[in-house]
Amino acid sequence: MQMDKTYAPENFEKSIYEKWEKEGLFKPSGDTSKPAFSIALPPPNVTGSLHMGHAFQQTIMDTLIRYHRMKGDNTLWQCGTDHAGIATQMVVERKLAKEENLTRHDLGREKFIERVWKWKEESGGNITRQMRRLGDSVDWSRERFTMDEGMSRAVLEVFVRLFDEDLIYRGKRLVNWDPKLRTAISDLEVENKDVKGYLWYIKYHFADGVKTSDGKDYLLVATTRPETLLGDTAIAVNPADERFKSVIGKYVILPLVGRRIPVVADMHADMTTGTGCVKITPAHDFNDYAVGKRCKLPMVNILTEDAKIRDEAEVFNTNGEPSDEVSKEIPKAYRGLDRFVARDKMLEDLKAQGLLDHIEDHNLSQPFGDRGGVPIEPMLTDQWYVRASVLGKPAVEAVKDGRIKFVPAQYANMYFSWMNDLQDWCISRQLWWGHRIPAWYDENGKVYVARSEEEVRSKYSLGTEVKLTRDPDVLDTWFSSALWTFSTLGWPDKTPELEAFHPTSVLVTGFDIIFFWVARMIMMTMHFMKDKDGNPHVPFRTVYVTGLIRDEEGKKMSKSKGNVLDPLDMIDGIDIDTLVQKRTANMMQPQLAEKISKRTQKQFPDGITAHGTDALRFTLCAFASNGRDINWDMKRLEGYRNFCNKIWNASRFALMNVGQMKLQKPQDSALSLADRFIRSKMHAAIKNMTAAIEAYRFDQVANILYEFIWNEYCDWYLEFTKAIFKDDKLSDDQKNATAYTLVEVLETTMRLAHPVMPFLTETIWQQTAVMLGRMNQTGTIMTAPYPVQSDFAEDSTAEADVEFIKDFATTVRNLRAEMKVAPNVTLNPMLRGANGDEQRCATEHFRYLKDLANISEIKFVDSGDNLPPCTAKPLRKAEVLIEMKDLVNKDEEIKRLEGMLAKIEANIKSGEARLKNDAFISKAPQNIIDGAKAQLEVNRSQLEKVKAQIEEMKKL
RNA sequence: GGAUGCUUAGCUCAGUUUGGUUAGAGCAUCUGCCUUACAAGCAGAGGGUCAUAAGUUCGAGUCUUAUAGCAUCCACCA
Repeated sequence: MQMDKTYAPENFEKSIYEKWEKEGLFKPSGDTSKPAFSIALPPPNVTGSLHMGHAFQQTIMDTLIRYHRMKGDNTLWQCGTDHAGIATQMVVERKLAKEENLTRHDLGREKFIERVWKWKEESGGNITRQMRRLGDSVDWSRERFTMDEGMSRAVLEVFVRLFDEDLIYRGKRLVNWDPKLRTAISDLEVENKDVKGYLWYIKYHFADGVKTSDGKDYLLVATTRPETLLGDTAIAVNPADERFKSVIGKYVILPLVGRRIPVVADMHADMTTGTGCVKITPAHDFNDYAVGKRCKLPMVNILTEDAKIRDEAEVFNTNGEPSDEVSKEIPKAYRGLDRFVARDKMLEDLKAQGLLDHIEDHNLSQPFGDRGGVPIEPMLTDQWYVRASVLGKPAVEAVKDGRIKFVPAQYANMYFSWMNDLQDWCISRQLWWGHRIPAWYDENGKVYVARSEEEVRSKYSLGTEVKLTRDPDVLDTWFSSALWTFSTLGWPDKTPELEAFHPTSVLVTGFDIIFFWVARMIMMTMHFMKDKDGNPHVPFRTVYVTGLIRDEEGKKMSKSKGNVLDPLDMIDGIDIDTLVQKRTANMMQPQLAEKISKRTQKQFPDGITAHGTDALRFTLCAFASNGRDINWDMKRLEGYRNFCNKIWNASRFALMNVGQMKLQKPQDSALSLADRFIRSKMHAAIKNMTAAIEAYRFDQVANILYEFIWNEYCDWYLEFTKAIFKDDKLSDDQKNATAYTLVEVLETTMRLAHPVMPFLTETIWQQTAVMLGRMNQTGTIMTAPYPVQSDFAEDSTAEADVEFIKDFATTVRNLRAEMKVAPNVTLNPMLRGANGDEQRCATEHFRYLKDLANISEIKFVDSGDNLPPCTAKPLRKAEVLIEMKDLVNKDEEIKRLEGMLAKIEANIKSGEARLKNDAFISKAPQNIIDGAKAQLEVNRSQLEKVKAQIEEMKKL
């Protein structure tokens, strides 16, 4: 068996994955007598590519999946991609504009959708390629896409049923309108940004010669959005405001327009803010809309879909029906102007007419569309809504009573705070790419909802003479993703997969989509999925919430910052030129390219070297603590790549030493101290590992593996075995016992680590399993049993003995380093004042100490013995001495000892103080008191020794 | 305005639920080693008033309160 000298993951990772996939190992076992474990992958955008956040979450999912698969559970990882309505449509539109100088309208709806499908086919493989490279053991045979036939059927079914149950309705309401994308968006897609703006104070003169109580013939109104003045239908004052009581019910003249609008009383007007008078524009402001409803005001829409001033306003009564209550006329000067151009023009005109009283600076937070990036506009439009408040109640209950658990738990609060004030969910989008709404209108505008036009006609008894037109809108992307856990398993059909795998076990996702996705999934699933007793199914029992992965400086990774790291580049490496090119290609703001290029060159002068999938996955696990954001650190990745190399070389050692031997399962009696020690540590590692995975503490998972493999197995156990293998006095049985343990612990460790590091462990396991006769039928670690702690005996005696050996070796090494004795000089240390057990241990296990400390013998001496000049270091209550001869600088030695003395004295002082304290003695638990006493005793005995040593030095 | 989280070594972070001797890890730094598994390594070393203040307690990194700074979410903004 030949292994390369250095860990080279690129040599085996890809081929191993291909083999796994080809052999169908990612599919569920189908054994329904075993517990089921399932995860639905949050579907990434089909045309996108994976970023670090995906890699992070998928590593955690794959770790859980592989763990449960090895445990024998019937395990399914359901994967798929999302059509990502707006995002995908935008990408294709941009491409179209750039390459062919066309808009989607030039192509028409059908042709455009064809183009999107084509783009999906071209780029859709990107994500799945990346997932394969990450080692994700998803069941590819069940891969789904939110717009494929099955998913679309589920969407249709859900929409129609909700409509029939009056949980979906259509209505004219004020929505967040994105003028760039020309579609409605939901509240969640609005991002508020702080911007510097102004408050413009505008005079609205009274009609009919009215005056305020203090004699003014106008009301002064402050506004941040003067252009909406064209749609004003009232001025509101607070009913309790003495300043304006007398003018309530009177009229003012709308500046620039000349329309009469009433002064109304409404609580919305805050006496202490602004001038106390608020202009009311029900069609363009959410608060004003509410005021309009209360005061029965008409609504005047002045904007087009792309936020230009209309040629003629749309006027509705307070119920949203078309109306002639007020004039539709818009002053000629502003017609067709962009909203912000119109603003400037109007301010100019107001100023010219003396109606602009004054201007103040004002910081406001302005709503922007999260995709389009332009300020959104509240607009009065017809949209479809889900009655989220109704669906939300059981969804809140499920988290409250623990049917769904959030990890970390504090995210449940975030969930509650949003759910408790749930607004109806606007689900219609004026896009082309998505699930088209299954609603048809007759010529009178009456709406019919069914699964198809055919079904509409039969359901509502409409003859062929009735002309039906389908609603042009599509559904919010999140509508279909909300059905993900059950629609992917075949709903609305009753499939065996639904039966076996729903509810899913755990959802792993970022906190940023708790509202977008998690909450809506809970609502939809609980409404549609019921068990045989009619109790709602939750979509998943646990939500594991991850933090964001940020760059080294804690900044969010984004294309425009040019700090994005592609997980695949860390796996396979990338040269600097390609990296720069990648970071600066297709920029929305090309002017940033140069800066990004410079920064990238500085940060990665030689590009990024390959680290392999396992190292990346291990790093991601090590970072996964407590759902906090993570600042990415290349050094960590390097460190864990080195760890992979360490494992690699440990197995090389094992193979080189026992490769030729025929291994037999040893009798317990043949096990050496070293064997018993590492087996006991193995026991603990398995125990802790299992607990950590079950608790979703992947950072602990990583640390347990690291600590066990590097600090116990490699640093100590491997060194012990060297002594055993070369000891001629030991029998073949004894050597076999060590060889067997060496390989068995390695083999077990590979299984233990496999969920995190699938490739490296597979490679090494293949070899070790054969040696132990443990190769399973499928010939892969993937289906080997996960280790159980009972396979390895706990042995506290062995651990204690090894602890002493470690301490002894460390003490000698310490002395050696401090005295500057070269490592290749063999020493003859003395052990003074050791108790019987320590003497036994040192004698019995001298073979280990000999090599570890490079010594030829240990002489036991007593404090009364007359010794040559020595240097010494305390070891527990005893001390290790080394004859000084010519190897020491006396003054330095005294200095070292005095330093030690000071430390010990301080410890004694604080220990004594504690034990003198009556309160401590009477109140602290006995074991703490005993511990303190024992420690004090050790310190005192060490103090004596060090003092004596100093005296001795001084005599020289 | 409401809420949450964070502040521990030069850097990145564990440890706080359940208080207990001298607070840990990786990286970085320093010293010595190419010792036949591994220089992507080995053996050692230095480095922390646990953000600040007060309190509870025999005892506080850990519990309470206040303050400061950072971050995030929600709401509002005439």
